[in-house]
Amino acid sequence: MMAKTAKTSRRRDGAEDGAPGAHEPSQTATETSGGSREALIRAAITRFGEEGYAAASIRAIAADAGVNLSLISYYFGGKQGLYEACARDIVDRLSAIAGRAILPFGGEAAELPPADASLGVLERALSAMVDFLVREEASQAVVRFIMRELGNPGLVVDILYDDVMQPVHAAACRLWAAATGGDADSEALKLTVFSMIGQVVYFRIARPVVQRRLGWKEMGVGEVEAIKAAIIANLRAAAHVARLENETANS
Amino acid sequence: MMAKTAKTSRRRDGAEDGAPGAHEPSQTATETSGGSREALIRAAITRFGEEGYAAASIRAIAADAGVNLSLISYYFGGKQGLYEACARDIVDRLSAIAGRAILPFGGEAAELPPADASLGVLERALSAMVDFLVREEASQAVVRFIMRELGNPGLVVDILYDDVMQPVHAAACRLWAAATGGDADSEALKLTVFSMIGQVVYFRIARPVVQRRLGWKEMGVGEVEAIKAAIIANLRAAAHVARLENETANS
DNA sequence: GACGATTAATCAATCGTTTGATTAAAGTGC
DNA sequence: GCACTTTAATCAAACGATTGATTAATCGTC
Repeated sequence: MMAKTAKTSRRRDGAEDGAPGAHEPSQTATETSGGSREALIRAAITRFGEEGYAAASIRAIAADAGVNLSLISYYFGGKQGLYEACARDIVDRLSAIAGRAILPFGGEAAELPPADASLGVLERALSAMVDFLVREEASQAVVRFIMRELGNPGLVVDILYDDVMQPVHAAACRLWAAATGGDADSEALKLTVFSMIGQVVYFRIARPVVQRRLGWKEMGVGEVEAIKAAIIANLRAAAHVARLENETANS
Repeated sequence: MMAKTAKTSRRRDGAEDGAPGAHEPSQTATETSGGSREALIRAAITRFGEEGYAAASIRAIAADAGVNLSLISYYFGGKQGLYEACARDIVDRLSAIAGRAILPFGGEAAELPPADASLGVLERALSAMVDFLVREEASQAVVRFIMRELGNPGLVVDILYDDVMQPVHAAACRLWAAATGGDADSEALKLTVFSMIGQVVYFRIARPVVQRRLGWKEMGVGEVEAIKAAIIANLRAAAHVARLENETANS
């Protein structure tokens, strides 16, 4: 999917690039209209996330949104444009979440907290990630949307990386360095931080497997807390060992 | 996808269930034929894995396999049947790999090695997982095939769980328990083992992100070794802490 | 009445499936 | 051993359904 863009490139108006041929109605206030644009994006994220790009039909999306089929071409120039609008919407929302979750504490300009407090910030960040990824049912479509994109590297992954993943991971590395006395730019430290994030992501992907293995009929508060406990225990163990190693190395 | 089976169920021969309407030619030796069946499955795993069920067209699969379109209906009863045959093939292969990789050491009937040796077995198993998932290019389609299935729980996930995931995870839990002195059936231990596996899986999923963040142009031997080192360090740290906790608790 | 928003109707292309014919090999009766 | 039937394997062609896209007309509002 997303292989070729504008296969025939026949447009009725000489629109410039960006959103080719898409009528962008009153970019300031979409209050006037019935919100068809937003309804389409919301329905499309769900459909694209659950079924994938090819399997999701624009007829089903339009039906879910309660609008006419042609409005997809009208607002987004076609299925491809709608998909890209969904990606932009997701990136914006995730970027906003990250901007107020971890960047204030470990961001580029942020003043790093003392060692023990840094570990606390990381623990709370991981905990919030588990809540969002594993618990919240609404995140499922978004997560699967992103997961699929990661498999097809392209413009969406580029933006997602630059606006969300890179800043968040860099902030987590700085916090980890502050907590363990390591070098935030070292390869080993970056990989360790990736490992910690990876544990959380895995519990979303393999959720059905985990539930079956643990005999969990649902993923309620208690179950999510158990997952958090396991992940945070690993975080503390790894940080503890890393701190010991850095102390002996610096003496 | 995979919603309804045999929507109309009109068949020319009164075939029983299982592979509905599919002619299973001489189950003993397919040597006689040109191997069209196997070629189709091989091509289909790649297409289904890379593009997903809906996006992969049976015309493209048949072209890749170098056989006629109709042979899909002939051998598998249709696209759905071909997909299920792919799933069965993947499960069989993975089951065979697991059967000789970890089950001999931590399986139900296996005699568990002593504590320190158990940790070594786990380390080698994780290392092998990284080699297969992260390094080997051929595993990409298989991994994505499974990942997609996990999102659509169904018969395939059931078989995959019973034949591969459950036995492997249970064996890893027994080895972990032997290494740390914990209870192999406890909820916390199971989650910890899942976390360790999750790290490996994540490095496959987020591979493009990891490569970009680390500035890696390729995923060669050196890069994979760095990933292994990070994961095994986490394994040892978690095991070390767990062992300490179990020792103090049993005194 | 001008214009943005929305609609029904229609288009060509592609989808998975089915059909009928063809080939080659394996039986089968005499 | 030869003529005939049967069966498995393969193919090209076509079918109906669905897809994304487009057109022209209609609605609603300022």
